[in-house]
Amino acid sequence: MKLSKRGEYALRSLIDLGIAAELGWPMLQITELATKEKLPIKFLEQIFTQLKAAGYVKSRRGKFGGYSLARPTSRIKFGAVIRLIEGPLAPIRCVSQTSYARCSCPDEAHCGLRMLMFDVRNAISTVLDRFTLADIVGITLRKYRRDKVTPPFLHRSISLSSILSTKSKPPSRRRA
Amino acid sequence: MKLSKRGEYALRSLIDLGIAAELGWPMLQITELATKEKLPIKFLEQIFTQLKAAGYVKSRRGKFGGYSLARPTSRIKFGAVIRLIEGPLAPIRCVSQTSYARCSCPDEAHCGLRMLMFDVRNAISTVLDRFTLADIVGITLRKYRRDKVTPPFLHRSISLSSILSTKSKPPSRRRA
DNA sequence: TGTATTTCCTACTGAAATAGTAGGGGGATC
DNA sequence: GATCCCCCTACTATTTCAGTAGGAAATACA
Repeated sequence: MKLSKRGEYALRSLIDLGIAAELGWPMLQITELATKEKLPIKFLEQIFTQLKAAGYVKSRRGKFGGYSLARPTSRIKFGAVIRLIEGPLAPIRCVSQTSYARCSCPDEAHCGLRMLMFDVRNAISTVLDRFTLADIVGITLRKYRRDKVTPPFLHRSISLSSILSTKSKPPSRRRA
Repeated sequence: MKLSKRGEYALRSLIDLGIAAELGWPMLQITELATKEKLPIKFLEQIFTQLKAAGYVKSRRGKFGGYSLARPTSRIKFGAVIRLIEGPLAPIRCVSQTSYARCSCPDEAHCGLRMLMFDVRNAISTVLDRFTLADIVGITLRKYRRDKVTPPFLHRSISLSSILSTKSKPPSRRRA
């Protein structure tokens, strides 16, 4: 029932990207993401090529390049991202909706384990296939505002007041 | 979110043991279990030493020995068994109730990923910490009876009628 | 045109987990 | 004493995990 580091990093980064976008800063660099969350840069790079290939993010190369979300946050479901990175949600393949495979037991219709795991799969899916990136970004931002905390990875460039007021544009992309 | 073979075999075997016990046949041999479910014998042996050490089954050695459940089926929860074999239910340690560990993110209280995984953990736990072996055994037996199917691993020694009538004693342990 | 920056692409690697095998010890039963 | 079956230790092949390493190609700017 474990989430791999690869999956963890992917989700963390997408959430960060979502938060940044919501605050009017749609593009972030791998290095920024990696520094903020203390992740290995080269590993994150690999993960992003996968996310890009699957159409979750788009990129711009060269100076002042970076990654941004390729779709609205409300259309990115966690279930789909996790399936991409980790494979099926189901604990065993014979209860997977998206990639069913027969298992070893002789009689699926009367398999107790299968009944149990069917419920587990549905329980997981109920959470992960319902929540979108928009949901989590929204909740996180509300929490930040309520507790008057600055989203960490924006420290260097956005003032506290600009975050606490609703959705002000950050300064131009070119740094001081 | 995967269940390992080790976990799968453990659960299958416990369920079989529960069904057999419910039908008045409390003790089964590794070889019987392995044959029925087509599992590697030596591997199953290892799994049972673990189950025994944790107090889920007890054993008798020598001829006509075998394994039987060490507690009533109603007091064996799937969550606990899976935690034994696979480790914590939670996808990431920072949302585990039974073996919490801090994760890399700087601010747990505002971590979006953590909120999401917290829900996933609870969803899984709601299923696995609620259902007992008795539940699954009961459901399975009702299905067997309704569909008039003989529980597979009892073919060789119990007649259909003895199963369909409520809880008749099987013949003495000594085979023909 | 040249330099710095950043994504893109391929290949490699050390460590751990997974799914078993192999071989024999020793108690129980007949 | 033969057989059956649990018990125990050690070993192994394969795959997955979690990265490293090194450079090519694109972009911005001077």
